[in-house]
Amino acid sequence: MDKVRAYSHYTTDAIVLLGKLIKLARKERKLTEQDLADRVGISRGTLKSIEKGSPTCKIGLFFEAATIVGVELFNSEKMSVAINTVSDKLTLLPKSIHNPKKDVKDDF
Amino acid sequence: MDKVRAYSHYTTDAIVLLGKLIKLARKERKLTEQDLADRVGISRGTLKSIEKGSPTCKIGLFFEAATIVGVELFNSEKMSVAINTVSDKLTLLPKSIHNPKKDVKDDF
DNA sequence: TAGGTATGATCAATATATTAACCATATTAA
DNA sequence: TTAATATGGTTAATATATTGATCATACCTA
Repeated sequence: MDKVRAYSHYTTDAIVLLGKLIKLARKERKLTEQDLADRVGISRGTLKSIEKGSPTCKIGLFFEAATIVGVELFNSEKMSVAINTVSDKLTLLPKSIHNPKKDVKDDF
Repeated sequence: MDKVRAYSHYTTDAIVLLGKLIKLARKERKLTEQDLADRVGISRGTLKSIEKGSPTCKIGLFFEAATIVGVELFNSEKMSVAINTVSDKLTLLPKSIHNPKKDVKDDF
């Protein structure tokens, strides 16, 4: 009953890259898999999935592992400003989106 | 029963920012929550968790939603090169890390 | 305005990620 | 070399994310 999910090539590559960056940074810091897993607070098996680039792992665990070994996805100094900027932009947009009807049935 | 997990401030902010970027891009493209959820192949509830910045969602779903609305975390053109570069660096490092001491240097 | 939608929220049922415990092999340091 | 340890791979049991359904409210647009 495995639900087969299709990920885009970009998504797959991005996660694989992130996993490899984590693995590389871990080794450069001379941490074993168990060392890093302990610091993140996860099992070694989950860390292996992360470093392998599994798309089914929780994003929080991915990012936490990355953070601990020093891999940054966003500029840490600009982040809180960015959050506010995006929040401001959101308030300027309509709260709900109303699309014109798309699926028009054939006449019968 | 609930395992309380501690996420760093950076991790929390990074995921919240990513969620907001997705929400903003979705609205700019005039897609409803249901529209985007359908395209990603997930429920509306899960998409709401993503846009809210929940660290417990699968990273694959996060990235796929981001990709569909045009939010890029890595430069898509440089990504395959980056994967190879990192892979090459990994082969140059020791395959396993042996820690002589428990005191590991973390300078970050 | 009014009518049709989008959003926000909750909940039980289900799907599945995560864990811990193994084992085998490979690798490093002494 | 040899001993100690890291890595790679399984497995069943458990924890929890995801779903779909439902309801209420807010919102856009004709």
